[in-house]
Parts: sequence; structure tokens; C-alpha cells
Amino acid sequence: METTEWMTAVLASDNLRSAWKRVKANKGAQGIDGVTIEDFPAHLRAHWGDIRRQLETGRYRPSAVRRVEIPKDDGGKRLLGIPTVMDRVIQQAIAQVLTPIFDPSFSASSFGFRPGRNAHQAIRQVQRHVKDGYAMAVDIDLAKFFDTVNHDVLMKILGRTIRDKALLALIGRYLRAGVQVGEHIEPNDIGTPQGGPLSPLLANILLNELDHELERRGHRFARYADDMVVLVKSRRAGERVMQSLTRYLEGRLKLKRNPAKSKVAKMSECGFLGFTIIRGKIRWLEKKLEAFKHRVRELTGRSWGVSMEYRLHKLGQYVRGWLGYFGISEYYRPIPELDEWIRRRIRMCHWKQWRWPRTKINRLLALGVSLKTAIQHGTSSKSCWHMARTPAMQQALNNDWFLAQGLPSIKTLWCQAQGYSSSPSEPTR
DNA sequence: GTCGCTCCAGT
RNA sequence: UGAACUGGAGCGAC
Ligand SMILES: Nc1ncnc2c1ncn2[C@H]1C[C@H](O)[C@@H](COP(=O)(O)OP(=O)(O)OP(=O)(O)O)O1
Ligand SMILES: [Mg+2]
Repeated sequence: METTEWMTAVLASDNLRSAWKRVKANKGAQGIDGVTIEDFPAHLRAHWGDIRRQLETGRYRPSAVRRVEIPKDDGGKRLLGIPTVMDRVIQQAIAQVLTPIFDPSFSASSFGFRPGRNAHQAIRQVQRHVKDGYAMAVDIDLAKFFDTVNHDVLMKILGRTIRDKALLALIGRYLRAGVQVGEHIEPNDIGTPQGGPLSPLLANILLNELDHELERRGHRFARYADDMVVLVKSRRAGERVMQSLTRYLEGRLKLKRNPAKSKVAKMSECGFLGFTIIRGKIRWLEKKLEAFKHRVRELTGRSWGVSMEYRLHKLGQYVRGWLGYFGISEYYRPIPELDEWIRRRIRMCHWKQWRWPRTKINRLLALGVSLKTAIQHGTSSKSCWHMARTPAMQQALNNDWFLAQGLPSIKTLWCQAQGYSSSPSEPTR
């Protein structure tokens, strides 16, 4: 029997319990066996004994994944592979065991799908390199990344670290579980399912090879999933790096570049994670701002027949959430403009025609826009946008400072805003 | 401090 | 009804 501590750790009751908790919390759809999150506990009681034994003896056969196609931004379609609830739990349990083992070996420049790391850190790293004089970007995105992961390459890498043959074999079976298209099941010899809890970790383990190769060559870069930017000093160097990396990816990892999303250009002409770097400052991409405006138009449009409260609620949570991500933009010029734009939009659509109470409009404006931008840009909530944004100023920007300026405290402002953004129970339409 | 839910963003 | 990972904001319960 090949069962070692690895599989035992996967099957430990604590680990399985938290894995199930996570799968349940995601409230995902059923797999090909039709077992939903709700009837999983009963299903588990009936079959766990058998399945556990199969897992321990290395005989367990995962079910195929269910194929669902969803549209992508660029017009193409994304092929999801939805494992059964049982397989999602098992994969999650494996991921929880493997993450603490593999994650420490990952590159400091890898930011996607990793605990404690996010897109902001990735774009800030790019910014630092640009400021250090590496302004030319080799922007690479892989074609159909998850769908083209090579099993042999990945299994070899896994085998270097995972000593447990049963676990290794189980991961191999998950990779080759097949997909159900319509009525029949089709085998697959390539790819890891977009929808498998283990897939993001496997993706990082595979591209960890690339990260270390980049480090070995002394490159400055940031990677987020299959999206990466290598920063160099000249276009010549960029072209050379692009060529050699393309060769490395295709030769060693059997992965292809997405030519449409890959290029060598000044970082100010590249997009990464929704941002770009203009004159050393982080700024959101124009198309992201356009998407934001479009969404606000929808939310404030007259063709949406819902109650006032509901509309305010939805608008507030969208604006606040959006600024939570894009609010790290340091390019402050567009922000007052954006603030003004939202104000105009709200007044135009609703103040006159719909006779919104003035107080409600003011509270909405205070809610996600003025306040948040004011805090983040070191100015008062009265739109003193031209005030210097020195580090000392940032430091001084605390509650005391607000009060000293004769402004309401941050807490007061937030309480006002919260009263209109998230009532104890969600407002009705 | 530990869980539960609603959102937002990136991939 | 479209899975997953990660980060964030908020609310709620012990
Ligand atoms: N909802 C999702 N959106 C984007 N990426 C996802 C999602 N779920 C899983 N992923 C993973 C799988 C993708 O292979 C990987 C990279 O995303 P992305 O580059 O947008 O698509 P892709 O690499 O599959 O196709 P493309 O050829 O268009 O680049 O991130
Ligand atoms: Mg891609």
C-alpha cells in the first residue's frame, strides 16, 4: 500500500470538514451526478465509506466534469469544467494540504491565486520597476491557459515534491477525468478544469518553473495567473526577451502565447490587471472607467423600474466596491472629474424628474465617492483636490485632522453613509 | 477571536 | 441560472 502521510493529511477529518465548508460556502452548481450542495450531506453518509476506502487504496475514479460555456469579455467563450460536489470537496482537501507545501517555494513576483497576495501588490511591483528605469514591458498572456496545461510536464514537476504515489496518481486521475458534453463523456489528455478547486494551485506550480527561470536570468517581472509583465530598459532587450520566453514556454512547458494579448511596448501603453502606469503613477485603464460609467448609467437610468431605496442601495454598493479596487489609482486628475460626473449624472436623471429629496442625494454622494476619494487622496471631503499629497500629509490624515478642519469625523460620515448603503435587511425592489 | 451572508475587483 | 482561486469593503450571529 502506498498510503503515506500525504494522503492521510488529505483525509484528516479536520481537513475534510473545512474543505466541505468552503465548497458549501461557494454555493456552486451540481456536477454530472446531479448531486447538489443541499443533498450532499445525505449523499456523503451513503457513500463515504466506500469512497474513503477507494481513496486510501488508490482506486478512486473521479467523475468527469460538466461542460458549461460562458462568454468572455473579448467575445470568445470560456469553457468551464464543473466537477461533482464530491470531487470539489476532495480537490479542495488536496489543495489545502499542498498549498502550505508549495507556496513557500513560489516566486516573490508571483501574485495570482495565492493566499495573502493580490492584484494591487502586483501592479505596485510593476510601478517600482518602472520608477527604477525599467519602463519597457514584455506583456505576455497565455492562450487558453488552463485548457492547455500539459499533463506530463505538470506531473513531472509534482513528482519532484510529492512522494506519495497514491496522491500523485489521484491528481493524475483528476487531470484525466474527462468532460461530459451532452450525453456522452469525452476523454481529455490535456488541460486542468476551469472550475476545479485544485486548478489554480496546479497552474502556479507549473508556472513556478517559468518564474524561477526569469529570476535565474535576473529579470524584473510580475505574474498574475497567466498574465505577466517583464520590465526591461530598451525595446531591443524587450524583443529579445519576448523571443526567448516564447521559446522557453513552448519548449519546456508546452504552453503557447496569446499573440493578441501579448506585446512589447512601453509600460504606459500596456494594461495589467485593469491598470497602467503613466509617468510613474498607477492609473486605471480608460476602458475600465468607461465600463464603470456605463454601469452607473444603467443603475441611474429611468428604464429601471425599482424603488428608490433599492436603487440607492445598488448604486452605493457598486461604487464603493469599484473604488475599493480602482481606488488605489494615484493619478488624481480623473478622480475629481469622475466624482463630478457621478454628481451630474445623479442630479440630471433624478433630482428634477424624480424629485429625489436633496438630503438623499447628498448622502448618496457622500457614500462612496467624495468621502472615499477624499480620504485616499489626502484632501478634505470638501473637494480640495489641489492640496499637496505629501507623505506627511497622508500620515496626518486621521480623525484628528478631520476634526481640526471643522469637518465631521470619518466615523460620522461613514455612519451616515452606511445608513443608506446597507440597511439591516436588503431593501426591496 | 471564530463562523455566516451580501457586495466589488482581478485571473 | 456560470465553476474556482485570491484580495478588499460591509453587515450579521455567537
Ligand atoms: N472567470 C474567470 N475569468 C478569467 N480567468 C479565469 C476564470 N476562471 C478561471 N480562470 C483561469 C483560467 C484561464 O485559463 C486563466 C487565464 O485567464 P484568461 O487569460 O482570461 O483566459 P484564457 O487564458 O483561458 O484564454 P485566452 O486565450 O483568451 O487568454 O485564468
Ligand atoms: Mg490567457
